[in-house]
Amino acid sequence: MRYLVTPALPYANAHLHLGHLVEHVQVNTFVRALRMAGEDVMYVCGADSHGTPVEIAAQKAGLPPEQYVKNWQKIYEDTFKQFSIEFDNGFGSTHTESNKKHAEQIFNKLNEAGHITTREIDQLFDPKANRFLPDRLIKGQCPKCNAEDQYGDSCEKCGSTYRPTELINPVSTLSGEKPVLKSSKHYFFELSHYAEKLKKWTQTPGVIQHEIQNSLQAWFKEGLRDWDISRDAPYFGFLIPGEKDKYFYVWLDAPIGYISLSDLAGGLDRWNDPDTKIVHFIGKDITYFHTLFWPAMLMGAGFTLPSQIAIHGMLTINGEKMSKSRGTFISAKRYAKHLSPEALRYYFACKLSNSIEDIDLSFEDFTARVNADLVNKVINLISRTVPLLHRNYEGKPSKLNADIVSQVSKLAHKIEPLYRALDTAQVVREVVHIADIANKYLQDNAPWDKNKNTPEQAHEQLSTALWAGKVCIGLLKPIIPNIASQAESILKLKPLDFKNLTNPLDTNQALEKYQHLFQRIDPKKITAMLNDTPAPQKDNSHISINDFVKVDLRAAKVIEAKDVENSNKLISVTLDVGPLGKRHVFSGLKPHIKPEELVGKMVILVANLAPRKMKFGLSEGMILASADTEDTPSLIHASKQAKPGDKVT
RNA sequence: GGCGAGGUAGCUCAGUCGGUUAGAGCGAUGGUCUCAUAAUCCAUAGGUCGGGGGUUCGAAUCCCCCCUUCGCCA
Repeated sequence: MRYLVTPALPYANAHLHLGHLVEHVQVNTFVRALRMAGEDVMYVCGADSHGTPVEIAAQKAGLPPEQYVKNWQKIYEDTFKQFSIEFDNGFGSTHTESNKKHAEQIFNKLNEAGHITTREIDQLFDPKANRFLPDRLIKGQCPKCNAEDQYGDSCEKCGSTYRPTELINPVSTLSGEKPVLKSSKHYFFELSHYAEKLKKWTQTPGVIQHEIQNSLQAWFKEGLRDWDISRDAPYFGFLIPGEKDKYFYVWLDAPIGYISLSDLAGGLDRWNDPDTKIVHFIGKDITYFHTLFWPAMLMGAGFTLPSQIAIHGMLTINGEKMSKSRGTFISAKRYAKHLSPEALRYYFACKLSNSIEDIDLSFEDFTARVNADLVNKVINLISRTVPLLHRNYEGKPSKLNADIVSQVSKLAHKIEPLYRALDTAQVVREVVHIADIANKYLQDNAPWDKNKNTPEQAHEQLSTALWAGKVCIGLLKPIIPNIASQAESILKLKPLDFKNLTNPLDTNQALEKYQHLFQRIDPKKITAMLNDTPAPQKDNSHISINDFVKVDLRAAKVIEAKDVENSNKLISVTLDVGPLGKRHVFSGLKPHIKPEELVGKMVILVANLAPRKMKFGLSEGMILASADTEDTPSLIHASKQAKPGDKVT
């Protein structure tokens, strides 16, 4: 059995963030585990490079789109490397000749078989920018609740969905012009032709998770609609064969990237081989594309269908949805600047299983899991035995305790199937359990106690515990490859795999001197990372009076102010806001003012700022200060005549 | 609004085709060891299993309603 494994292709217009890494850690761990089990695995990924957002972002950046996406491709490749993630044939792109060729071939096949139709449709068009507008580039009033400033597809206020043509007073966000309706020929893929086949395929056991099967039922029930696969120029993508100004919709050629990337890596044959398992990993947000459109395209073009679509949940941070506007958006680069990539791999592995449930990165839990389990238990087995072996036994291990070896080996054999089933949460639990057994064994026997043991007994005890540590590290190797390779060199081992990892230690060879395999996570570094946010981009264009009055500024009196421990910026402040009651906020004034000096002061509060959950608690507003740089805030006082709760206008 | 998934100790989670006093790890508290990155090991405390109603001899587990979180609605 051979494998072809892919993560989803990240869209080339922004930095990778921790949410991307959840998926990539899951896939990379899976691939490493399969390879440790001796499987033949091809592993490809690249940038999803086409579409309107890329085209417009490139324009803004003043670059040709080809160059713009190349830049991202390089950044992504470097970022992934920091997390020990490398793909066969490097990190690619969907903007390649190969992908163009495959996209055209697949399109032609579908077309020849009568699955493609064309018809005229009306769409909103920006006459000034001279282009059709995707939903997200149109704003206007919600047709249901009349909320202002809503996107063309759905309303953030009332949650209703609609067509962009239903918006009241629509405006193009590109030019500010009022869009007009314009008709144009579009290509459609008649998905309904594949309804029965898709239904059968999605219900094949093991292909997709049970929960997703349920929600797909609704789609089938409603009937599958045609899929609009063309976009009019200007567009960054591939021209449709026989057209001069119509392009493939980015979602058509993006998954075809899976094929072209494997082709470029020398693995095209894996798409036509019943003995290859194709496994796609995706987030649940793009389920539709991967469970309906994509397999239908493959069916039409005669390729092997995926054996499995492994769908994972979304990442939340400290219980909150990640979002740029709320500041909980942490890029992979920023994380790696402050904290260990290996620690994140370990933590995500702790939380991931073959489930579509969202996973939460709680920094408190993150610190606890990494320090308490990985360092204090697993790595501890190496660090508490190697130095003693050097001190008393010339660094050479002895024979092992048969009882422990059999206990541990039995548990160790459970691990490989758990990796195959994507249940790394269970892997970690089992491995930590092995470490518990070995630590207890050492503690009970106390090989350092000369009254309790003969030198031979102590030697065996130390060697057995070290061996168990080696087994643990070996079992975790797909998750923490760098720690594992350091351990391999200290113990002078050949690369560990699932077959050799329970082998006894070489009793004739002295170990290297022990050196720390990993540093504990210092909570201060987490704080430093969280504070290391780039100043929000100030937009210097004019705002309207309507924008300004949205900000509810109030005079407020400081009732209480306290230092926040472990923070070099924050003061915890309780305010009296008159009719609005009491408010609690964290304010970054520490470098400027002492908490006791704040008490009694009248300050200006942004009262309707969305409450923000911080590491230290909930902050319900913002106190205004002026500053020339971020580090020297100066408090703005309300006048003495002001009463708490007074509006600032 | 419709559909889907979730809400179990301070934290992260396991457990449910209904069945004895609901489990684990972390954290907390007390103790212990001293080989180890103040790590290990032992003990103790801690839950009306989101709320309400129902079915049942018996419900965290089944049914209904509600609250709440997340996702999808092409």
